[in-house]
Amino acid sequence: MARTGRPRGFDKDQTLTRALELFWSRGYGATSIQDLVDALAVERGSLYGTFGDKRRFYLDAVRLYWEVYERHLIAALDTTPLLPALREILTHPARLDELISDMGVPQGCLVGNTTAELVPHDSEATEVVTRSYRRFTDILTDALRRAQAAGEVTDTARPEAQAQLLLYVVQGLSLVSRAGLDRTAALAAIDTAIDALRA
Amino acid sequence: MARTGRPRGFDKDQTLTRALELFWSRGYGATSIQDLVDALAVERGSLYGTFGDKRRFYLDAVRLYWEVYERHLIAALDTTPLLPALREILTHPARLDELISDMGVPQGCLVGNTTAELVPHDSEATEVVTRSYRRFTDILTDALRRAQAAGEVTDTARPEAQAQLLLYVVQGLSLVSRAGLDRTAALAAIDTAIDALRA
DNA sequence: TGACTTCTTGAACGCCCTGTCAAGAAGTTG
DNA sequence: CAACTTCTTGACAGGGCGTTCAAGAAGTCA
Repeated sequence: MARTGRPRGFDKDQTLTRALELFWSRGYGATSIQDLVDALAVERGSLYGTFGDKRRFYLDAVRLYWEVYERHLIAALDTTPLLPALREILTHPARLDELISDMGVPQGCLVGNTTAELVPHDSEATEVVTRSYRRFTDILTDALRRAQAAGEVTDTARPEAQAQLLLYVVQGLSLVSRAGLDRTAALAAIDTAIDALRA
Repeated sequence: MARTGRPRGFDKDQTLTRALELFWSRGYGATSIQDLVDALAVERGSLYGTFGDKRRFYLDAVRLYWEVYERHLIAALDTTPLLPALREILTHPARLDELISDMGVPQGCLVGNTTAELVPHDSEATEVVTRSYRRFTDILTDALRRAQAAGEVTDTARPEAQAQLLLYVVQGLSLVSRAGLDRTAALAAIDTAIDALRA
């Protein structure tokens, strides 16, 4: 059953990606529909017809953000040894180079930003955020468990606890980075965290 | 020169504190002046006359939040040994029991929330946030340096790096807590962080 | 070609938001 | 008591917001 009717005049995925960039840099509340219309070169009606209302649009962008991030996370962790990969993950908070080209100032993590702005009073946002955090710790727990078994990572703590701590570090780093990044201090802190994991 | 004219019909500090609670739970954008009027039982004109516009009101609340937090931080760290105090600080993110009575769900750290919502596009907010982070790391660096000298904390990393990492952990924990706190997992992560500091 | 479906356009709607202001109330000072 | 100052009240203005909608444009299908 082929689709009939006038075809869409813009690329849906690409538009969502650009909206994501805008939401990422300005946040949900500070990004108006008019801002999106101007930046995306798509009229209001088309945006509403394609993406629904603003909240749904935003949450779709967050979900896309997390999907891309998770893909990179899994790919990065699928290496041995683990610690250099972990350092890479911590060093580039929310690195989405493929998706977001030519990003300037660090914007933090969109999931973390959503947590601060929409959680807990928006239940759907809370669900998206909670699931993302859970996925992060699950993925890291697996990787840390393997690395502990291989003798690379210390087993003085359970991998679950190490993963949870790494979630805090990544989110804290992403957040604080928004206020201006002192790269030297940040790198020293990251290396301290990584060294603490070494067996 | 005594003040003349009709005296204010409400307590300024107390009103700012209650506004702080509201801003803390709902964020800047989602808290309207009308919300404040309803919750504070102070009319719009009086709020504007006393606190200036909404942004100034909010930033004053953030400054108050930080002042109270910093006082508690310094008091908590002025003990030996340091690590139990650090655990206390991490365990109760943004503990302001004196100021905020009967708080329910964790709201995160107001400075962190401000970072996500107003930084970097609001320069005054950026300044407040940056100064707060700087104060935090300075205070912790001093404490860690003393504890290293006393042989309590490991000197395998510089105290500046340890302090920066603790800032990330506190902010990450505060943020993630907004989305629902698993106390067991959080405590395990905190203990992992504290153990890593032990000499 | 003509019927049908979908997308585009941009004007318009209604709401709520921040911020203002004039009139009255409640104090202090001489 | 009279003059003065400050605070309170609540209506009001102006703007921007999210959202809708009718008319037209651009395709597909028979």
